[in-house]
Amino acid sequence: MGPRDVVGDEASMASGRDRSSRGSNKRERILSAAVKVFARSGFYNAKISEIAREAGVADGTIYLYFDGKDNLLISAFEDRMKWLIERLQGELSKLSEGPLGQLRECIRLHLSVAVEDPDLAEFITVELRQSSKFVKEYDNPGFVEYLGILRDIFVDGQRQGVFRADLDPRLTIRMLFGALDEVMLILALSRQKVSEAGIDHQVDQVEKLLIHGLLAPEPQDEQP
Amino acid sequence: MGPRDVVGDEASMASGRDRSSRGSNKRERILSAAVKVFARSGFYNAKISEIAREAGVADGTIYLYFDGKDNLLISAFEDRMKWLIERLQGELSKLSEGPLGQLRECIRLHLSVAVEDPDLAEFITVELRQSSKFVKEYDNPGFVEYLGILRDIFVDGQRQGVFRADLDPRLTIRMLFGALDEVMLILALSRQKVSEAGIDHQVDQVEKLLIHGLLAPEPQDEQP
DNA sequence: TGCAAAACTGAATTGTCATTCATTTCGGGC
DNA sequence: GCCCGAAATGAATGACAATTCAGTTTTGCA
Repeated sequence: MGPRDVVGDEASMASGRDRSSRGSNKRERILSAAVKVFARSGFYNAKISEIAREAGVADGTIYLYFDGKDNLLISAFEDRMKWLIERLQGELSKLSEGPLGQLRECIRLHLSVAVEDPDLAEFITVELRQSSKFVKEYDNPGFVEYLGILRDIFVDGQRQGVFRADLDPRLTIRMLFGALDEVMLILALSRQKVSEAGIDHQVDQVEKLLIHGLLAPEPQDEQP
Repeated sequence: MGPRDVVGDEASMASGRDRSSRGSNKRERILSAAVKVFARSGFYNAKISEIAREAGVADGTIYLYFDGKDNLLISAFEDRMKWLIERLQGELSKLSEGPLGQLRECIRLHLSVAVEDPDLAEFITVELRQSSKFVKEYDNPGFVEYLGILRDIFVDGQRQGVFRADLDPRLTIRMLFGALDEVMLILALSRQKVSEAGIDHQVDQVEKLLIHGLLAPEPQDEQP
């Protein structure tokens, strides 16, 4: 085990603040630092030396684990998306409800990231749009997979007649994601301690809008 | 020739200095070039010299009109938002319909930007998220005003009982914007010639989702 | 304990632009 | 035609930060 040996066995030194660098959890330490610094400064203003300091390693060490700044960004993004996807799938699997309940769970999980880990939320939200790195030249498998999960739930719901059949799944999912992403950004930026109650409110609002729509429920007859 | 119609053939005058453009439209030429280049490369990868070439001026000239690269970005953004807001208000003013119709118009206009001027759409969408420049340190008056217009329409609709009263205007508008923004990005990036028919479809889909929600209409009685 | 290899370090190197400013060109008043 | 201030130019400057690598420390092993 060592630098560049790919695939670390994280989890060993869980959360202990071990001063010695021996734990060989360096890769993960660097990734964490990168998420934090990229979130704070944005990709282009983030300095490798700052990430190094945050991770408690020398500048050069980062290059033993990653190919360069670009590669570090992509690695961090993919790593975190992988974690998010696994968590989402875990939650979904212990859910007996239909598509509607699953969609609700997606909304809840997505937003809860903003509260549990604002750095991560901000990182995902902001870096995803850095066109040159993400939207254009780079495929973004993690992001595509995440959208795929949402898409499958929606299509499933359409088959079961729960969701409107006249909505294009691709477009619908992007709108859904766009709305979620925006709310997540707001939550993450206003780093007030949003309690669980607080987030319940946001989840509720998102559900109301996306599932039931903007229109007021008709009460039989019209009102002026 | 309005700002919107720029068809720069100035690229061809590399050696022969054409001063016939004395008309002092340099400022606008630079802004157009900036939008184009920022959209193509993103703020940090855009080179001043590239913007200068695109505008048909020397590098130094840009500094006669703008305070620096940052200021150029902000000027371009504000200028275009101003244009967008004026156009939106113009369209809304010649509309006799209520809040629902107004909201529809907002959706239509927002998305049509992606078709009419993909550079502008991409510029707005991508640069808006460049955290350090926009989301954090800079107030972004144009963007705030744009959201304000949407908000007013929504609140108005709530008062009239057209829109759900249990939705928080601020959050709702952000979700609406997030969804629109995402669709605009998709349209702008896939620069296929999306005909007017094409965009009608997208507008229709956005309306269906945001106004009526995801749920399939109850079998009993409901109208489209 | 001693030794070779692996891991790590951080100062020096290097390339990249944003910005400046000495020089040139312009336009119009005489 | 000639002159002057304003406008424009673009090569030179300088700052900055990613990356490298020669030297140092640690590790694993006999």
